Amino acid sequence: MYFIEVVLPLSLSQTFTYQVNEAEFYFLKPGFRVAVPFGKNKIYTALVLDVHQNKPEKYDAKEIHQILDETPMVTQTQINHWLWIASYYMCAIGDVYRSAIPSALLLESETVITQKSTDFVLESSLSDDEFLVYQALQQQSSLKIQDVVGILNRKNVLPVIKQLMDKNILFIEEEVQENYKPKLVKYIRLNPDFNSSEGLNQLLQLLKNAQKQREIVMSYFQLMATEKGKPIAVKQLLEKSGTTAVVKALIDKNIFEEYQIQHDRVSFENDYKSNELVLSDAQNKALTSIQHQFENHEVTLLHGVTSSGKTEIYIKLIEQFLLYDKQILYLLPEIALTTQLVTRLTAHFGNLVAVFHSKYSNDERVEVWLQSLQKSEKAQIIIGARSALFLPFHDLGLIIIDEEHEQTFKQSDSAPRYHARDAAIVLAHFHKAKVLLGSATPSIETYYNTQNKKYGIVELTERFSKVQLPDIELVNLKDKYFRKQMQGHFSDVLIRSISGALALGEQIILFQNRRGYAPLLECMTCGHVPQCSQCDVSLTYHKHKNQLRCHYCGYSMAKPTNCQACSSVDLTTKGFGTEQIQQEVQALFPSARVGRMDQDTTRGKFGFEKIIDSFKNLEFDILVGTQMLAKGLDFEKVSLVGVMNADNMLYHPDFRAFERSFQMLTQVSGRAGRSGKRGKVIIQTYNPNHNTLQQVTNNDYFGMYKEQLYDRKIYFYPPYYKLIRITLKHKDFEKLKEGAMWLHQVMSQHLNIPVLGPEEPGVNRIRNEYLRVILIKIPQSEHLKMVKAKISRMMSSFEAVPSFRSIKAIVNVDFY
DNA sequence: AGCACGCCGACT
DNA sequence: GTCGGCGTGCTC
Repeated sequence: MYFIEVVLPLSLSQTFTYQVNEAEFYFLKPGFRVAVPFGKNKIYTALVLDVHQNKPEKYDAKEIHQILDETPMVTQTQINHWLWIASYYMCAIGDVYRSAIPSALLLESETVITQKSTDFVLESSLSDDEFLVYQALQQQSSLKIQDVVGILNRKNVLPVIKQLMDKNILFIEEEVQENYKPKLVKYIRLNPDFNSSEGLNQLLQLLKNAQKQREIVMSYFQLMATEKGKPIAVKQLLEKSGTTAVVKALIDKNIFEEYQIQHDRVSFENDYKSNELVLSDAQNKALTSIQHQFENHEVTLLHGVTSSGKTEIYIKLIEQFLLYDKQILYLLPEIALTTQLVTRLTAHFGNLVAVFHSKYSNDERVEVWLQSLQKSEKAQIIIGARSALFLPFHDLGLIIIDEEHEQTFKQSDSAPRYHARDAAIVLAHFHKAKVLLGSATPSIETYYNTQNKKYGIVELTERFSKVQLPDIELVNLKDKYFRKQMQGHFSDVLIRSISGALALGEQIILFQNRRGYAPLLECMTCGHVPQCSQCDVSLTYHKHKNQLRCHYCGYSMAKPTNCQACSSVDLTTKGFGTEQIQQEVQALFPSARVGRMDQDTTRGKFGFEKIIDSFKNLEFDILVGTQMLAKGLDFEKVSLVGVMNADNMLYHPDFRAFERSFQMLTQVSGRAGRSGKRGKVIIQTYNPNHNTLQQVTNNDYFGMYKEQLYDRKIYFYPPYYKLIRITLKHKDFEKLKEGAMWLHQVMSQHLNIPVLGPEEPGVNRIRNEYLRVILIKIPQSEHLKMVKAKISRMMSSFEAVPSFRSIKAIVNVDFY
């Protein structure tokens, strides 16, 4: 008896056992994909984790459907890493598998309905619905379930199909199809018969009366000459002359032969000139220190001020790892940043660079996967967002994590809720690879690890080409309003600086961390504020679309003309967002070209790039935007950055609010002043004496770090405590409350550590579901694995209580 | 995740 | 009386 242990691409924690025959047993290894029947009539793509001979006791194992690979599609290291993620982040291994592997490699079956070759069907014995399906089958040989849904115009069609099967009229089968299709490009070559000079004469004779065909043949010869014997694509030929029809005629006449070559969907045909990159003294020193740190640290932090030229250092480091034939992974926090980086890296490394992220099409992702698996040199350097972490690496030597502090590295919305930085460090450990973290504003946790010598650290305090750090000025809004020196949301200082910059033809960035026109609409008569009907939030006013919108569930409605509560027409807005700033600045500077960058304007595949590019190409003078602006973008001509209001981030209810504010303000400020001239930053605030703002102004990272670390210690936060957040959701408020109380009580009794809550979060209802939050704080002295095991057990007993079973529970480890 | 089973409301 | 809603449980 031979068995395999597999994981399914479903949110299930268990593995499943299937039976295989002897030949399959000796052929299969961990990492193979197999199609297996699961449940009533579905076929899934499972992944082999183990091959064994232990017969399951409680059930009969099903047999597999078929083996899908000739060699493993997933490496053992990947499997180990995925298992670590599942256990550390407390999610199902199925969740990890499903999100790690490109979906095009996950075949799923589809039910196909076919008519049985019965000689005679008594049509009068059929119901109306049955007859419709029967009739449709006379027209086409097979139907999909979805087709039947269309024919009968109702959702549940299975009973009808079942009836027809019972009446012996049709049968169903499961069809599995390969999703990934290699890209084939049509090429053309001359029939070898005509290759001799004699043949050539013959050819010209043949085409004496075919003007168009002769033209194409001539173009073909021209191409042959310019391409120096490289294959000629049909497309290439058509660009020069002719139409598909004429080419086809030549193929039919056996003058041309058509053939196909498999192409890579993604290739960077940059003519790269491997020009020697010259580092500044400071950069060179940093590079040497990094290498030195790597001698006795697996992880090293490169703490370099904004625009200190970290990328050049990364490139030099990559060069050195390439010498040893090592693979390099370069993680970025934001997909939109890849375009910029790819251009820079391909300029140096040419075709050794591959890109991988979730905006890539399914087929493109499969190609990068296969290239990495097959150790193709095209995947020697991989740039990607956090999901690139799951690729099949071999000889991984270095992982670079740029903008290490960015919270986008943490996946929060769906399982696996992993932090790419932390998971990358574990991956590097599996590969015995080195990790370089880069940031101008490292996260407190990372910096703490450098201070306790767990990580190495290299400081780079000098900006590239010795440009000074920007001059940061705090403007007291309270004072400015009191003195009536405000126009809208702009202080006189900011207005003067904008005029000055505009006069010099320089660019300006205005930062406001809130999109829309105003966060709420209020009735001046009764104080009513329109709320989302599904969520516990007020609706944001978007002026250009004249809409009220919910930023949590996406619900939108036309802006009412009078109050829904008292019918008064006296409505006013409270607070302000990017849209309003854009409008105000446009009114203040009518001749300036103003652009806006936020979630509303960057939708679509290249929305972000488009805005960035047009700003870079000086198509705008002023760019108004949200925190997207803070993410490592280089603009040459920006000399002024204005922060409209620093207070709303500062007072965010989150233990990281001050750290985040410092990071965001420092990063945004860093956009100012690049080419030779010192930049200027103006931060408008009601709290100019706030410690964090002072630290930003004085570029005092260490001061911020020390202050925050102290707070973290006395209030039990990371890095001293590990946090696990459990969010409970249910549409019944009372049931949720009861369940949350129960779980909290059990947890605080059985875990001898702080368990906070159950608390109503700031927004306590989203999409008609109420929310409660329990927070577990695990001190360093506790054994993390044991605590997690206990939590898992308690979660199971929670789900075992019948009345709580419908409460959804989301466990988020290191949710920050 | 799907899919079946099973128990209650609005229709032929 | 049935159709069909979704709560619940299971899948090797």
